[in-house]
Amino acid sequence: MKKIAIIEDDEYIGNMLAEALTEAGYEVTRAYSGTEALMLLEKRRPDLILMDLMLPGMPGESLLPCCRGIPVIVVSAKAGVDDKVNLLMDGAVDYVTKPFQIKELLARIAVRLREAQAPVSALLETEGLRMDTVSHEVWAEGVPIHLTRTEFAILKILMQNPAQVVSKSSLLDRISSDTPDCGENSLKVHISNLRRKLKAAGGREYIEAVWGIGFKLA
Amino acid sequence: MKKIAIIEDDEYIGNMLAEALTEAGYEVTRAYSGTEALMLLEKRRPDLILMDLMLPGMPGESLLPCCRGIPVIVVSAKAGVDDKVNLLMDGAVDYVTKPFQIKELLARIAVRLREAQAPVSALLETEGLRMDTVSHEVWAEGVPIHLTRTEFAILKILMQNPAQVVSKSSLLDRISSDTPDCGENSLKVHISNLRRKLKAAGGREYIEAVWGIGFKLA
DNA sequence: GAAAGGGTTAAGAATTTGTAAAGATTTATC
DNA sequence: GATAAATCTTTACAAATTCTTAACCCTTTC
Repeated sequence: MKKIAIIEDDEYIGNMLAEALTEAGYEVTRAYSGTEALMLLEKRRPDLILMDLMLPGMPGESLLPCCRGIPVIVVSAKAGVDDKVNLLMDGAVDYVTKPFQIKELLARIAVRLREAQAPVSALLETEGLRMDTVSHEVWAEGVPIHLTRTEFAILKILMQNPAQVVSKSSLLDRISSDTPDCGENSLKVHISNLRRKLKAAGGREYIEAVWGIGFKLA
Repeated sequence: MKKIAIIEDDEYIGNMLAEALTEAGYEVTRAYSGTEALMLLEKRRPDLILMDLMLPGMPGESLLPCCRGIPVIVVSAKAGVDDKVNLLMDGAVDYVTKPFQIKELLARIAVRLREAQAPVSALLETEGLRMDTVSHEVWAEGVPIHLTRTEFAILKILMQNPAQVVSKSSLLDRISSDTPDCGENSLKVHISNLRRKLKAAGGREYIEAVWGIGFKLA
C-alpha cells in the first residue's frame, strides 16, 4: 500500500484530503507544520507528498529541497503563474490550485505513483490469443508462437478489431508500411501460414474468412 | 538537445508553441494529424509529446496508447474534470487547458524532462546483466566486461527497455549524440562485438534479434 | 456447371542478419 | 609532435529468414 504524506495546516482541507485518500486505498500520514513535516519525512518515508505552501514555522519552498527523491505535489491557493513556475523549477512535480476537484487530484497522484513501477508493455488479448506489441511476442492458449513481421502485423490488426470483419484491401493497406509489395496473392499465403502456426499452438481455428468481404477473429 | 513533438492541427497555436519551444532550446518536430503523428513517433523518437485532443483523423485518446514510454502532456480546450481524469488515467502525464500561459507549460515540460533524465538509479539490472551508468562499468553474471563507448550506449538503451524491441533506426537515433556517423552497417558490427564480449563473460546469449524489427534483451 | 473467391504447397527471389578483415579515425603515450 | 593503441566505419561475403510468385486444389455463388 502506497504511503502519502499530507503537509497542511488547514484542518478542514487536511481532513477532506485524508478522507479521500484513505478511501482511495492509500495509507495517509499527516503533518501540520514544517518542522513536523521534516520528522515525518525521516521516520516514515512516504511515496508521495501533498504539500500546502503556507505553513506555520516554515514556508513550503524551504521544505522542498528536503524532499529529494520523493515526488511533491503542491496544493496552494496561490494561482499566479510565477508561483507555479518557481515551485515547479524548485523541484515540485505538480501544482494544483485551490479550490480543486478531488477527482483530478487523485488522478494526478495516480500518475506520479504509476511512473515508478509498471514496465511498459502493450498487451492485446482476445479469447485464447495474447500479443505483446512491445516485445513482439505472441501466445495461443499460453503457448508461445514465432511469427514473421508480416504475420505479426496481420494478426495485430485483427486483434485490434476483434469480432469485426477486416477487408483484404484494408489489411493490405495497413501493412503496406511494413511490406509494400504485398498483393492479394501474397496475403493469402501469409494468412495460411499464420493459421497453421496458430493451430499448431492453440489447437483450433482463430481466423475466419467472411466470403467476399475479408477476415475476422473467431 | 531534447526533442519535443507537437501534435496539433491548429496552425496558430502550433506555431506559437513551436516558436516558444525552439527559443527555449528544444528541437521541435510537428504533426498535424493522428496518422502523421504515428509516423513521427516511429521515425524520430521524441523525448516528450505535446498533444492536442481534437485531431483530424484520429482522436488523441486513441493515440495515447501508442506513445508508451514517452511522456505525453495533453493541451486541450476541454476543461472538464472528467476529461482530465480520463486522459491522465489513460497514460497522459499532465493536462494543461487552453488558454494557457506559455511560462507554465515550459515549466511543466521541464519537470517531465528532468524526471526522465535523472535515471531512477545509476544501476541498471536485468537478468544476469548489471550496469553502472555513472562509473561506466558492466558485469555479466558478476564478471566485469570492458565495453567501448558505442557498445556501452547500445547496451544501455537495451537495458533501459528490457524485453522491448528497439528498432535499428531508433537505436541509431538514440546513440547519435555519441557517434553521429554510425550507420546500419556499423551498428551490425557493434552488436556483433557486443555479443561476443557478453558471451565470453556470461556464457550465454543476451541480445536477441527480432527479424525485420530490431533487437531486444532476451 | 462455370466463374470467382478462398486455401495450400513448393521453390526461387529478395531481404535481413552475422562475421571477418582492412582502412580510417580518434585517443593515449612518450 | 610523432608513434602506438584503441576504436569506429566500411567493405565484402556467407548464412539465415522471410516474401512473393505461380501452380493447383477446393468451396461457394449464380
